Amino acid sequence: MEPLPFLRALTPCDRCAVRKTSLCSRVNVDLQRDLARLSHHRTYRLGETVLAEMEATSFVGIVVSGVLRMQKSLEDGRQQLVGLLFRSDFFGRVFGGLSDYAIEAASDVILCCYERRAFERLTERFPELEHQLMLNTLDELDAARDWMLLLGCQTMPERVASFLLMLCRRGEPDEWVSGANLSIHLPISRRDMASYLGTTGESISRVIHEMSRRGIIKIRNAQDFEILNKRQLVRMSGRDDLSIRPAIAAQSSRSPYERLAAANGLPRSTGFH
Amino acid sequence: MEPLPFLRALTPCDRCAVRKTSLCSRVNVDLQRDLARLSHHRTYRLGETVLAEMEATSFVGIVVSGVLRMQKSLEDGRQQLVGLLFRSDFFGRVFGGLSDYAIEAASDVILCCYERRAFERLTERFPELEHQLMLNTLDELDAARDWMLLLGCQTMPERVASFLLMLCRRGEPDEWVSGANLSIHLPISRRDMASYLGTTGESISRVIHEMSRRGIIKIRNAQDFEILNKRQLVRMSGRDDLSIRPAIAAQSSRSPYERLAAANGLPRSTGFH
DNA sequence: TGTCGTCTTTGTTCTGGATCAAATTGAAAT
DNA sequence: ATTTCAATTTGATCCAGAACAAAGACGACA
Repeated sequence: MEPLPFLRALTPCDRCAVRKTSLCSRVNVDLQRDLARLSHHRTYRLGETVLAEMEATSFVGIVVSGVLRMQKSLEDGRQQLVGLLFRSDFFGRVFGGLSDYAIEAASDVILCCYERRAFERLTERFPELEHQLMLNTLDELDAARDWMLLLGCQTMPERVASFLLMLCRRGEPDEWVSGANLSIHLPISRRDMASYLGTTGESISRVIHEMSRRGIIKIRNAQDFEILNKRQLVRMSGRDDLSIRPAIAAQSSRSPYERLAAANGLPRSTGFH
Repeated sequence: MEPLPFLRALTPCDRCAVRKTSLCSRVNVDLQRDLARLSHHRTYRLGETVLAEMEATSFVGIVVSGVLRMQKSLEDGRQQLVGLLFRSDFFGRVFGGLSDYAIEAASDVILCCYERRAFERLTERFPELEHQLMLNTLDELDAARDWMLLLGCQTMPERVASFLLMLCRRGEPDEWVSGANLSIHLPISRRDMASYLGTTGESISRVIHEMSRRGIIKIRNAQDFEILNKRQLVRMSGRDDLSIRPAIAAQSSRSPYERLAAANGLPRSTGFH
């Protein structure tokens, strides 16, 4: 039950763009007020570092607009993008301090931030805040493992298709119509996309143009596409339709091992077919 | 075996093999008693499925002995191992029910289990239990992202070296002496190891024998090795020594981007050098 | 409008590992 | 011990995609 407006001070949060979907709105009003009091906005330009690798995390928060990338690097310069954060996503390593990946602005971004220690103290007073964080962390863990499957055993066409479908689900919702044709806006550079998919910009370019040649997508420009044949894109991704996860999945009667046995002697595949 | 009636106050947990290191012992005594009351043991043979992919998670728990593997599979039979669970590790998907990976016994295992819903109700009554789960989940998330780096941009020799070092840290502690020579027991098959590293059994075999040829390890038999030159193994892994994470890392003065620039024009590498 | 610098595309070559194949080891069952 | 069957090793070939190279495309700025 929402209290009448004149009974409490209006916080900036009441008009926040990500109010309806972010973690901070899924807790009770008292806690929301405390969070509002603690919050402050920060803005970063494309490419700026929000939190460096192995730096003590001084603040955490929510993405209000733009895209953050989480990335790890090896001494010799190789990099791996380990996650993208879109509007209303929570960022920052709580409980433990040291983040073992860098958080950088993949576009111009606005962030709603909380001083980390203060935020953690709040979770102690309000278990429901920690619970929301927990649900969030579990989702991220599922997503990370899903990406391990992609990096560990999928081909480039499968990876690119999966990535495009992921953008459909997670990208700016006002950017796509839910009709037959879906528009996709790439919020990141080819280099970032390549790093996320464990490949190179050149390979991505080739796959995307091959998709276009086959009429699966239409290339408007280097970062805007239109999905012409979603069914085929899903098929190319080598997954069940990622956007449709039934609440209760049908139980498969065959174990993974039996399925593996059934797949013995599969012909080689180019990924396109 | 059933405890004698007059010993009921003493829980089986008091003599549990993983008592000192597992999540359930890091909470207060009241909660420990409730947990003990809820717990029951289950045993599985090598290869048996504990929880199938996309099956509703009916129970969660702790590994008492043996190794569990978490793995995902694609329709055509390709598989990716997304994690290994050793003694005292927590397993099972809480809050959400559907696990999107299978949990299988990678060896004979003994598990200490809690009915999932009952366990979740306990976290509502005891926030500190949820907090311990949270810390655990965050660690797993860090580990998953670390593995994404490995799968996304490391060579086979690097992956195998990283894996062996990981076993040093997480494998059975009584299996290795902390002297100059370290013994490693592979608790899983080549197939599992290959799946974890995103490669094939053949490639693993070649890398391991090349390591042996170079005097980095000694092969006692197919699943028992001895590390003869840990420094070189660490170097081969392409990482900082994974087993020594300083509480506060030295802050790197160079950003990943600068380092990338510095690494331009690197010569190709076989991984061995 | 041109010029610079960056990002992307397209073309070519090369190689790390996958795949295919066969031999070897090893453990369980008879 | 001997047969079976599976797991591992070793050998030979092949190819998806990396690396290298060079040519557009595009935006920023004067």
